[in-house]
Amino acid sequence: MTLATRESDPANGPIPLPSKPRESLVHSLHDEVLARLREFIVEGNLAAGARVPERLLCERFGISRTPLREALKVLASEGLIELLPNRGARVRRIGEREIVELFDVMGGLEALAGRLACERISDPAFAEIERLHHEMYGHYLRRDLHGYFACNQAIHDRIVGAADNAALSATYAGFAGRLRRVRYSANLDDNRDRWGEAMREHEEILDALRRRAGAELGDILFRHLRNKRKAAASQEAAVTPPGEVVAAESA
Amino acid sequence: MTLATRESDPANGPIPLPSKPRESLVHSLHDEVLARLREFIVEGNLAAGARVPERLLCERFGISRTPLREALKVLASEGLIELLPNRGARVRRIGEREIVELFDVMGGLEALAGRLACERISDPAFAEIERLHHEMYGHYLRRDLHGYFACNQAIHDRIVGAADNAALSATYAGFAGRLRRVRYSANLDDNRDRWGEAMREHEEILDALRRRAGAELGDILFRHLRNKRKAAASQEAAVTPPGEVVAAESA
DNA sequence: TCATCCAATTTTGAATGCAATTTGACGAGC
DNA sequence: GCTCGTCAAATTGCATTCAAAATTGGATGA
Repeated sequence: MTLATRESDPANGPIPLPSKPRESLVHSLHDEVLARLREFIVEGNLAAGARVPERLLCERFGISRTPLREALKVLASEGLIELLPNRGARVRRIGEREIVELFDVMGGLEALAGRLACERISDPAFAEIERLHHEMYGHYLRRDLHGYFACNQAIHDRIVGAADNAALSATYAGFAGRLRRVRYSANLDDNRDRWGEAMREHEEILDALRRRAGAELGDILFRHLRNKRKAAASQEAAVTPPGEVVAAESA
Repeated sequence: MTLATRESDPANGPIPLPSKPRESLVHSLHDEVLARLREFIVEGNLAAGARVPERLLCERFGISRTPLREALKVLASEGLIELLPNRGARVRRIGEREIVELFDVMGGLEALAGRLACERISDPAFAEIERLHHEMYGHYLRRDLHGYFACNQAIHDRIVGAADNAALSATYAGFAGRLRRVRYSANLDDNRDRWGEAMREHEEILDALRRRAGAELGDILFRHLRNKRKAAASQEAAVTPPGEVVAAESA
């Protein structure tokens, strides 16, 4: 307390830090910046392959380059951006090949989650998933895509949560974030066959989970993700002519 | 078109930029520090729960605090250390619970690798794994623990490699690194039953891989890791009295 | 007209500096 | 004797600064 405390100066103001709550429970400025920057990129505010303008983002976030660059290193380790030596950061371009890879890993993680969930899930937690399943079915019948997606994601999240494995949850969330960037417009509305198939797969999922058949559920979940990927890929192929690349990097 | 082509200059020297620089070979100081620091921690040079002394490491690596702190953020995101606001970095203490979690995730990743490997593995790659398997069997018969471990790890690495999925390989390597820190002395020499069981499981693994039975191989691999974890846990329990914790953090 | 070269500007990577917080210790008070 | 409050030293987090590399723009020459 003996140090000159500036908080008595009301007109301090060079860096107002408006929205940041003082000393929120545990997180520092770095985490704040990291989360915001990740959100910023995942949301698609930066084109794939585009340079990440340090100075601009510094001004936008009201910070200096040091914490921003720290966040960039972390995002690079997460695979969201890539750091070219002496050439700055770019938003990683995700190719077709990598999308397939990410889907497969997601499938493996969900398979694991399903297996673990069968070992640990409580009856109330299962009942909640069952409820979500029926709600989702209602959305399916009504062709309510938005509600369907919400329930669908909630179910998968509950399964991962029921696995009760922090390392799995964190890894799953990381891959989900990486995949969220790709706009795989799995527009089920244009693909009624796939929608019905997905719904049937979810029936199998619920059934296996009810029977606590771990290995079986894992297998179903992996194939479920595989089919989802294939549907997304065909959709993508239908929308995007082959070979078309949004060139944002000349070299 | 207007790109300045420097390749006409024969005596350019330091970085000729011949054609297209693949970013993988170019490493900055940051990556160097990151790799060295990770190695430093994984190798166990810092006690679990101990503070990570910034200034000391700066002198040790001959760098300033900025790149070191960047590396610390990345290692924290990898789960090797934890960052307490205003209280610095500590080596993460891995509890019994987390070891179980990590083993399960490893099991899930290996199961995925096995499944994918069945889809993609070439005959020569399988033959190589088969060769390693027989070599490992020889080590088993001779009770050569070191050789056995080497072959064992080589086999698992080959399976992951055969999956041909960069995202999977990177994630697998990350978890392997986190687990390498824990000295689960699965000393098979004191646990002949487990050793024989592991050998039989590897027979099953090879058999399923030969038949390209993906789902089955995934199941075997997951259970293989589960059994390995259980053996390690019982071993740990036999060595460490229950409740004993190497307290390195007073708080 | 076009490609090549060179200097100025911008941008990146790392070091240093500074305020704020924590840590540890000493002494006053109960 | 023990607890609590105050203070100095060390540490942390972030901003600023500095050197080096890349990019840009114009000048030069074929």
